[in-house]
This record gives sequence, structure tokens and C-alpha cells, in this order.
Amino acid sequence: MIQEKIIPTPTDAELEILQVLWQNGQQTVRFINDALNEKRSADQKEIGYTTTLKLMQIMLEKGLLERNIIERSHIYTPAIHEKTTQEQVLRSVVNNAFNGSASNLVLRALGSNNTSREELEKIKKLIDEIEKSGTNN
Amino acid sequence: MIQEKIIPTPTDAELEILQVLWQNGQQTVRFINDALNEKRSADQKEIGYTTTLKLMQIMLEKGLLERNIIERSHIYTPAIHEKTTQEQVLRSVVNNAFNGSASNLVLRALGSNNTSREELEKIKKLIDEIEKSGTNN
DNA sequence: AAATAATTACGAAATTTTTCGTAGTAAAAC
DNA sequence: GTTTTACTACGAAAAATTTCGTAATTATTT
Repeated sequence: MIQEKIIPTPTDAELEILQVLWQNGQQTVRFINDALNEKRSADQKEIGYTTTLKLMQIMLEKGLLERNIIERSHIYTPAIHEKTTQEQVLRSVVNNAFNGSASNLVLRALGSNNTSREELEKIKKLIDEIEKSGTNN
Repeated sequence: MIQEKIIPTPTDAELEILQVLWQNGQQTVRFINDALNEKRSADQKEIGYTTTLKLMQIMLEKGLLERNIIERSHIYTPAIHEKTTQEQVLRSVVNNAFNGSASNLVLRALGSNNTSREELEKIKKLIDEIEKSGTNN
């Protein structure tokens, strides 16, 4: 029996990197590192280039990223899907902080947040669809 | 100027402990440790009593818990609110995995989950209230 | 009162995650 | 053709988190 490699759920720093890749498509370490540092508030220390590099090399080993070598530079791509990963992350948050109840999480997220009217409508629409499709209990 | 002690956001293991306390009110280390182990699936190794004890002692130092001494046994209480903590946790998840968009998180949570019809109604009602109150953009 | 059981205190190991320094290599600029 | 620049590789330190062993203390049981 073949044992598929188990891809671990990304750590926080790894998620930050994945986000940049999901948003911008395949990129170099340089691009990611710049993007991460731009997002940082001024009071935070910059992330060193080799820090990001090392992280991405580790992610490659773990199977979270793939890479192509173009010229002498490496281009990285996510090896896992944004949706799946977000679901995975949510599962763990729901378990760790919301007693396993996803709807508690939703209520909290909506309650304590200035979600725009537009987004609220989108959410309502989704709920209606779910209710119509009857895939719930 | 007085610097209030900054209470750090709880780690994962700490959140598990807090959840038990929020649900069951103030409790002893023994109670918490039992509760944590009951939740574990059979394939996971049990958490040792002193592990939980030590964690809770650290949480006391950090200001996450308070305690009373009754007889020779210590009774711990959460020193932080469930709501506030959940909001804090959500903020960080939204930033780390959802590009800062809380509504993306909500959509994902609803989409990939079997939320019951009842809960969906509750969520819709909440959305209506938010929309009516006009505290959104 | 001696043995047993249930506590807490606390140092330290183990593990996981994050960060960075140094060395090596190859292109680009001068 | 030397110097400068821009990479990667990789070990290892630093930091954060989790786990546990041992000792001390006090009640409970025998």
C-alpha cells in the first residue's frame, strides 16, 4: 500500500506566503519578500530576504509549494488550493476557539465586523442557495 | 503614564483550556485535564496532568487566568472574555488566511459546512438587524 | 503512624516555528 | 577581467510552544 505524502497544514508565516502566491500567481522569493514587508506596519521589523527564502525552501520540502527554475532564479507556485486550505484553517479555529460550532464563528464574524451592505447581500444570497439546495439538516 | 499589562492572545493549547472554562465555569486542573483528554480521539496520546497544570500556571502569569485557593486545591477562572478572545482570534485568521476579508471567511465557513437550517435562519436574522441598524458601509 | 494518593511548584527537555548569517555561484556592470 | 549585484543552499541560533519528570506538601487511607 502506497503512503501518500501527508502535506501538513501551513503555519502562520507559511499562510502569509501562500496568500501572496494565491493572489499574484507564481512568483520569486524576492517578490514575496517585498510583498510581505509592504504589508507590515512601520513599527515592525522587516523580514530578511533569507528568512523568506528559507521558509519557502521548507515549504517546498513539505509539499506546500512547487517550483520552476527559470534562468538562475526560482519561481514558486502553491501546491495546495486556497479553498481547501481555508477550510482546513477554519476547521481548526472552529475547534480551538468556537467549541466546534462553525455557525458561532459566523455569528461572531458578522457581529463584530463592519461588513459592507454589498457583502451582506452576497452572504444572504448564499444562505438562500444553501437552503434551496437542501444539503443541510 | 501607567502601562497596563498586555495580555497576549492565547496559543492553541491555551484556547482549548479556556474553552473548557468558558463552558463549565471555574474549575480545577484535574477537571480541565480530564475534559481535554475526553475530547481527544483514541489515536492521540493523552495529555499528562502536569502538562495541563504547567500550562495553566503559565496562563496565570500571563494574565489569561485567575485563581482561588480552596482547601489545598486551586480553582481557575478565565480572566478574559470569550467574545473578545474569539474576535481577536478571528482577526488574526482573517489576516493570515483570508486576505483580511472577514466576509470571505464567512462565505467559506457557510459554503463548506453543513450548517443547520435553524442556524442559517439565525444568521439571516442577524444580517437583517445589521442592515437595519445601518452600522455598516 | 506508615503507606498511599492527590496536589502544586518548577526546572528543563522536546518540539515547532521563525529568523538570520555565511558561503557559494553566476550574471551584470564597470 | 574585476568588482558589484542578485541569487540559492544550508546550518544553526533564537523564540515560542508544549510536554513531562521530580520533589515537596498535605490530606486520606490502612
